[in-house]
Amino acid sequence: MIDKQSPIPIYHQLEEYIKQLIENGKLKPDEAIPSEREYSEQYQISRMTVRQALNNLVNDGYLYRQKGRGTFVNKQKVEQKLQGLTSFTEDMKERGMMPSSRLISFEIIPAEPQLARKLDIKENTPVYEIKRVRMADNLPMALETTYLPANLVKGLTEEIINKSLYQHIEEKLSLTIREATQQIEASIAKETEVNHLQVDSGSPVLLIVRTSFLEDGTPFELVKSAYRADRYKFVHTMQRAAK
Amino acid sequence: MIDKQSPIPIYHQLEEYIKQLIENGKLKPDEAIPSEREYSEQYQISRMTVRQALNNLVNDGYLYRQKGRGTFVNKQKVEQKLQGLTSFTEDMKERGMMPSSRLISFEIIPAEPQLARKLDIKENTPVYEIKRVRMADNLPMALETTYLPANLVKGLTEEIINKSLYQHIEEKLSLTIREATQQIEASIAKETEVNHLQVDSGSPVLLIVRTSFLEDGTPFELVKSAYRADRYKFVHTMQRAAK
DNA sequence: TGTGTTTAGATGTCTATACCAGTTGAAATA
DNA sequence: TATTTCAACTGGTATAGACATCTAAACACA
Repeated sequence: MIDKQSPIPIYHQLEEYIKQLIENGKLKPDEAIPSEREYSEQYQISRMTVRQALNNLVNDGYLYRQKGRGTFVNKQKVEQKLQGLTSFTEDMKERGMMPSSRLISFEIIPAEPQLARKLDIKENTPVYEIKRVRMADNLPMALETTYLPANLVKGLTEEIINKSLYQHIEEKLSLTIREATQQIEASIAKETEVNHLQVDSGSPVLLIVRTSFLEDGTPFELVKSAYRADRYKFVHTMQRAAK
Repeated sequence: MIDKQSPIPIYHQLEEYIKQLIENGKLKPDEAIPSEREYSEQYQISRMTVRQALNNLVNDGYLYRQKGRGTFVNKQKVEQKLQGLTSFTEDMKERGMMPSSRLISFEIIPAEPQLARKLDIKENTPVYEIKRVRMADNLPMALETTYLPANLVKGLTEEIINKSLYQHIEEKLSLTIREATQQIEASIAKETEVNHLQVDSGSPVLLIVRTSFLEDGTPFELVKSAYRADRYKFVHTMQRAAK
């Protein structure tokens, strides 16, 4: 279980070991794990090393401590950090619905000043503009416009868009999106939205503007969406850094 | 600077001291701070104690380390990670506005089934219900209702609420909120919202429902807010987990 | 000039020990 | 029987020292 000769730090080995037990369900929520001194004796490692492993797991939200009582397994899972960073497709699948799209327009346009600023490119640099109605279980859910700098994503075709834009980006172009900023606001559906989303005029919509960045911080895409408020709730989980 | 006789742990004193230097701008981004051994010798404390302080600051995002080189000050991003997890007060200050509140009602009520489920308590368990109009620069911004299990937060008074509920919770009751889930949706202002927020009927509002959890995963509070869509944008940054 | 090599100093890992401060349950006491 | 006391746990804080690993600059050599 613990290999002292391994180049992998002992605390990290213990960390992974306990993490596995939790993820396998062998350690259940609110169950106490062995005490620091027990780990220390069982594996013949110092208590401070055990503490280093446990501290990391506490920071990651796997465990919580209670002075005088012990260390316990936490309930929630750590995942879901990318909620909202995923594509519409993944988002809908997650919600158990069948996603689909209807392409409204697809063209290359010169970037307007505001767009150029957000994508950190020069004015009038060519960008792809993709307008789609996004549907879930064949019901209109959102009206979405995506802007991609043409130099970053060459040779985009209607076919690729209809298949899976994200898959193309990640697998074929091997680009990884690392970070995204979202702005969320409420509004009343405008005329195009009323038409494409098939809602009454005066209906509320949730506007989401997302800017994604690559590993090196380059802005990669800007997506503006208008969601039908009666069908869509945006959910996300945040963790506070440990004190 | 460091008082060994103080009941406050040394590592925590050092932590606060360095944090201050960063927030005052006396330590600038990407600047190296003194080495662990320097701190250790200067204040006559052990290196491990220094490391405990620095590790906490690294976890909180104030510092970053480079093996073989040193420990450096991070760019001020810490706030952003808790965006949406912070209180209305902090949120507005962050946006450069002056927050204030007007208490509408404050009472203890028995938890209804739905609320009881969300706070993971039994039906009819007493909970505090606090209704407030939240203002920024003296303009109504949101209508907010907070529910707190009475057994977790004993002895709440109007005075405490008007001063700083969060400060009371964190400092006096020494409870730490570790995680929160938010649901965000768009809607049209209802009558009470129209009245309290001073908007026209038919105006869009952003509804945010937040559930906060303590370190051990216990649900701690439920906050329902209706924000004026014309004044409030919800912004958040997400990072994708490394693959 | 350019390329290895040494070296000082940084963080990273780990040990062994000590005492403090909550928690709990069993033993001693009223 | 009911209560109090206390010992044996728990995690929290702190020390001192050892060796590993990495970085960057100084140095030596071809």
